[in-house]
Amino acid sequence: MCHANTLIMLESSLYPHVSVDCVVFGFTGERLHILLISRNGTSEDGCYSDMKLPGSVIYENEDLDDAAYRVLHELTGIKNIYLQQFHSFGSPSRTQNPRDKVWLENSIHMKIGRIVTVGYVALIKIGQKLQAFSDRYEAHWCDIDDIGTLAFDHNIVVEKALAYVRLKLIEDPIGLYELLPKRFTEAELRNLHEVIYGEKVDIRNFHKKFSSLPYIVSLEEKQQNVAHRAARYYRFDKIIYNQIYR
Amino acid sequence: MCHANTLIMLESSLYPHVSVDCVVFGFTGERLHILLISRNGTSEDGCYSDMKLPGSVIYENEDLDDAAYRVLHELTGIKNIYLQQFHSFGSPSRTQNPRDKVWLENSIHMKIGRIVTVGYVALIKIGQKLQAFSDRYEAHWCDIDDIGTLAFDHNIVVEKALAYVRLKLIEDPIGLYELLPKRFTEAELRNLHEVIYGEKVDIRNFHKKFSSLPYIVSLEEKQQNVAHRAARYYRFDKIIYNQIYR
DNA sequence: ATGTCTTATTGTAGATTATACACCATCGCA
DNA sequence: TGCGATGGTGTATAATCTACAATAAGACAT
Repeated sequence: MCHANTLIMLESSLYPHVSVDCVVFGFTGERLHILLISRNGTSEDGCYSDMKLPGSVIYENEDLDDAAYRVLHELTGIKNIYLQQFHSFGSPSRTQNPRDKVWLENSIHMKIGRIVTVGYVALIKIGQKLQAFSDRYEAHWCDIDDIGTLAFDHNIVVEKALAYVRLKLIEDPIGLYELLPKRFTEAELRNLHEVIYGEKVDIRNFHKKFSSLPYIVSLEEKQQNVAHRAARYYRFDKIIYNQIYR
Repeated sequence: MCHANTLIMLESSLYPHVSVDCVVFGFTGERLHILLISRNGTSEDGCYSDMKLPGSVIYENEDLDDAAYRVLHELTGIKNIYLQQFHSFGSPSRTQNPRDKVWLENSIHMKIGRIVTVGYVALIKIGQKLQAFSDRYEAHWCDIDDIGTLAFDHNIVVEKALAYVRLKLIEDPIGLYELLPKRFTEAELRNLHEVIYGEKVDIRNFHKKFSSLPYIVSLEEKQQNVAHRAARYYRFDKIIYNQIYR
């Protein structure tokens, strides 16, 4: 076999690998959450446990978008959501942390020099059952303000995703409604605006705009068992929305 | 050597290659232009000559941004501009056109299965001397409405770049001023708006906003040798702009 | 010199949208 | 029954957007 293995090693570190990473945002009605995979391993400094974005290398004959949907499904069980590509990350140093290098070699079974990753973002109603496919890949919803230091450059990826969402919602606010459950209160939507844009909005001015939107329809139901006046529920009407804006 | 070459071939088509492509927009005062490289080659159906975006595969240890600057400089001589990443393209079919496959093998000297490319966009004052580095890589400014069918999926890349520019200019119009020469008339800026957004703007309403911008300063000079009343020149004052918006 | 052609330059009125701001209602619970 | 917490609502002012047309300046042809 004459060094065939050595050759393969050389090759696989010479050419960049391409991966996709998914930043999936969810919303509880109060706080913004993000879907992370817990990662356990050992490195020079002993055992560790930390978090990473759901992501993986793409297949040989797979489109980037397809890879993102596949990976998200494989790692979390999530299907039927819109993923949007927002940025690619290719710094040679992004896979140079020793902990990350060891983890990559163990999980991809290959020596890897660098990985260019393509970032995808989704807004999703929180609370879908998350399917855990193995003990190593366990998906969790984490409060965005409490994610600590993630694997690779994933903190940067998350920041960039948030910036993209803010910009993108200017041209089409429909993404916001993906972040809410079927029925929601006005305050929940107001909270969502505040966590995404990072600033308080005026309650009465918000109400004025909210109540003028024809595609927000009011339901009969109200909150129950709350220690204050119960708020009315609303729903987002996609049909009316599409009639107006598509 | 026992099939070592075969192995290399397998490897290089197994792992995706990563390239960058640059969409560089320029503006004459009337029409939007884009920087393209002419490509000559032969394929099954004889000689051909067509155009492609300036782009190339990245080096082993090169950041994506660095690669974009390097490639643009190598192919066109352009330096010192802002390039912004806007989207990545990775469809397996994007490198399957026979003409493109042959061209790739000749220019990269390697059999390549697929290339994931990262798109960069820049707005640049037109008219900088373009440096031609070889007979095969000759850079030209082409009218955006007259670029025909480009190599690979580059027509799609250009479309996406334009959409990105439109969106991006909402949050920061400074990019627009990169597209204009040092001194420009109000009509030139108005034309630029019209070609970028693809619709007529009201002359007087535009003037009202234009003349209220503190960072647009009027010069004494006027147009010369025009067959009508000469228009006044203005310039963009970066210092005033930064004082207000940074 | 005069007229014609082409583009430059400028304002106003009305509609729409954004902002600032405070009080009463309702419900659970002690 | 009263307190604590959140829900729900209007008005006045400022700022911005929209629609719209007549005169000015220079080049050129006669």
